[in-house]
Amino acid sequence: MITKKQLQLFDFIKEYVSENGVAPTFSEMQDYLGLKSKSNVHRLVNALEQQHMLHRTPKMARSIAPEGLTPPDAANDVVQIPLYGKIAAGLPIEAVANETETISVPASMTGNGQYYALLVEGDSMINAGILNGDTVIIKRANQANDGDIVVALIDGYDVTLKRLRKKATSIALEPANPAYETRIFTTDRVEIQGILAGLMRSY
Amino acid sequence: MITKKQLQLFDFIKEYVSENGVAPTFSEMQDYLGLKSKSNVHRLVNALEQQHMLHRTPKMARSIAPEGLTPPDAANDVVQIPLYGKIAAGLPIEAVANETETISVPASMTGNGQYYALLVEGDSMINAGILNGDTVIIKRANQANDGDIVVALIDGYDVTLKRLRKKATSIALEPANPAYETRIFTTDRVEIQGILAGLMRSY
DNA sequence: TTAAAATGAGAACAAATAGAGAACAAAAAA
DNA sequence: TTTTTTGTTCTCTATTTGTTCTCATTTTAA
Repeated sequence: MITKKQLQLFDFIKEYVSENGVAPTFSEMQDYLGLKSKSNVHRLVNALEQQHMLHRTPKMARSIAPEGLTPPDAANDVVQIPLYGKIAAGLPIEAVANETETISVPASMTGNGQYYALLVEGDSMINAGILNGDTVIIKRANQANDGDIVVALIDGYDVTLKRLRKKATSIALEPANPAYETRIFTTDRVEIQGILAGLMRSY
Repeated sequence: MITKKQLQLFDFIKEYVSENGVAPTFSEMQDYLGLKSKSNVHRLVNALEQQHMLHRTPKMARSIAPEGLTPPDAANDVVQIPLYGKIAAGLPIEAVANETETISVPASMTGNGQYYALLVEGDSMINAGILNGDTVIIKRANQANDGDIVVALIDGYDVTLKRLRKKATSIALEPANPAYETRIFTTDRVEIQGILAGLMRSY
């Protein structure tokens, strides 16, 4: 975390750059801080660099560049998608689709199409590396391929995250946990609501 | 359950952070509460941390970050952290720390301190829901608690992601896969380089 | 009211950060 | 080239900040 001295120096650098177009030298920073030595200026600059508050080229005079408040690529690298809550709620996704809560996910997890997020409840997919409490990123879709992990709505009521196994006239929803059983339904009872596209977990 | 004092301190911290950009020191909190000793400030902060009202880095000055408040130095809800490559490379993290590649992660996965990302190679942690190809978010740390999943450097050479088991005079690194064996080392051979803080996966 | 929990004071200690000074290296200027 | 500026690194010291005790006091809950 940033210290008071670091913040003081950072503010000075930002102001200096916007006034002079170039960054201050180490002795100018030393003077600003009222010091009689440059050694701690060096430490402070290194600390700021490690925290990505600025970057610089070693040994090059006046090479400090304060990081913009919002890195230009960071905003583009992220998308906001709705978070529809837990996946065991027993309601179709549409039923809760008017919720306004959203989360940020890295753009690399998404692509074309519509995405939403769900909180995983339970351990039925544990052997697929999907744990209780994980946030899964789902791509909205009505169809899926055999073997995909999908959000499925059963009988218009029960929502579940399972691996899809297509049979001739039926659909099997296969958990990734030997403690749970594969459930087999006739095709008309199961509606695909999305395909697993990503997963996020916080410890 | 939160107490009156805890809430009073929490509100002060929030206000201080939004005004000054950095968190208050323990003695500043002591002054605010009108105390003549810091000991109870420490207890209050610990209590707030245990209730996930805030988090902080031990022994680091001004490292308190109230939960649900935008960190002053971070963009809205995303942070850029360096991606140091695969975790089976056989080199200490520092050895590749000059790489410039970064990825965006939701700010909710990070907090105070420094974070970096690694790509998981192998299936040794499969029963912890960590699969080959996953991206793990690691908080830089030199110590960890028993049971934490950590990035450990063995003999200054071998980097691995395992669950930490502290023994009296040794350290056990425990995989989450019965096909792998727990390895036990003397304390001086193992250096903790970070604690698992998050995970991201794309399908 | 009594017991438990929370708070306050004080002190000693540990750790991180900061400051001074100096010697040196690298880059830029003369 | 030489000179000057700027940046780097080191040791030592000082200051700030955080941690951990014990014991007393107050508040809260049963």
